[in-house]
Amino acid sequence: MPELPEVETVRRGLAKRLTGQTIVTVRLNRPDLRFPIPPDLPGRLEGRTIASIDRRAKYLLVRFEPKGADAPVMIVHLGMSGRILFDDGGRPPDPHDHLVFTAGDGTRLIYNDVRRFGFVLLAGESGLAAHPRLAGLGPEPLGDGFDTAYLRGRLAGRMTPIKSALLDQKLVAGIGNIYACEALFQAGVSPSRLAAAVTGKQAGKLVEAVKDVLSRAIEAGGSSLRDYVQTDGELGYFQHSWSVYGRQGEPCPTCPGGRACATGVSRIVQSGRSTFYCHRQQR
DNA sequence: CACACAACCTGTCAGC
DNA sequence: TGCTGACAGGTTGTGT
Repeated sequence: MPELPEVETVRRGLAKRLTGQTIVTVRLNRPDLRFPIPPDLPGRLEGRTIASIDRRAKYLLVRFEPKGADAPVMIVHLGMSGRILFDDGGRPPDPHDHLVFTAGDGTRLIYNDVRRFGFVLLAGESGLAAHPRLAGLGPEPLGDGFDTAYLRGRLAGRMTPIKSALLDQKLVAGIGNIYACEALFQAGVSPSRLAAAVTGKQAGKLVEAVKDVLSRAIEAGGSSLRDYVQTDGELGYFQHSWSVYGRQGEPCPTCPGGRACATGVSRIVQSGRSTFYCHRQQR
């Protein structure tokens, strides 16, 4: 599920219910995720009270009381298939429930990840910015640091397709495959255009489209693939707003007459990942 | 340094 | 029904 809008949706659900809660017990069922869960994680978090739950790019950052330079920060990444779920009792055992927290009010919080591309790590507050997973991340796409001048500067000289550049987390952090496709469509920019060949006008449209698509997706509670549900059990519904992603062969939503493109939405593979676009409206 | 691609792991679906 | 191959929201490591 997880690009920036999905992670932000999860963050909001967690923050609402867990801020101020104390972690009573932590059960580590399976540590071998993308990176191993630190064996001392339960011991370091049990008895701690959650101060805040924040987000950086696609990472969740769970902070604890008392705040300070040596306070622990739990870094959570959901990979491709990670979920965070509340269990108020009655959840049947699942082999993919890798980490289970029990809060002071009895709430159980479960980190579930079928493919185990995600990970859960611990850092210290003072070393967070330099942490290997976070250092080098580009600006937040919804922040002021991501503007036309910045994007133009970073695209200059790059001989990779603009689609691949948007997925580069060092350039801008949080865009994934779905929202890269959607933003390029909304901006009218071909995913195959070389980054260096993106005009200033197009860069401006791209910045605007990225911010707009991500903002609308967050408002919709993210996109739900398969049976994915948010922490509160609700389904995100932005997948119904996709213009091109997953719509190979369907008519473009905004081509005049619906079927103006003979082929409809096209699918190509770039850097090993599917790209969906309209060859008529994206140049 | 920049770029393309394989690898990581499990599940699902289409086609035969 | 069972098998095979393609594909899936991401990131990292390797090779050119």
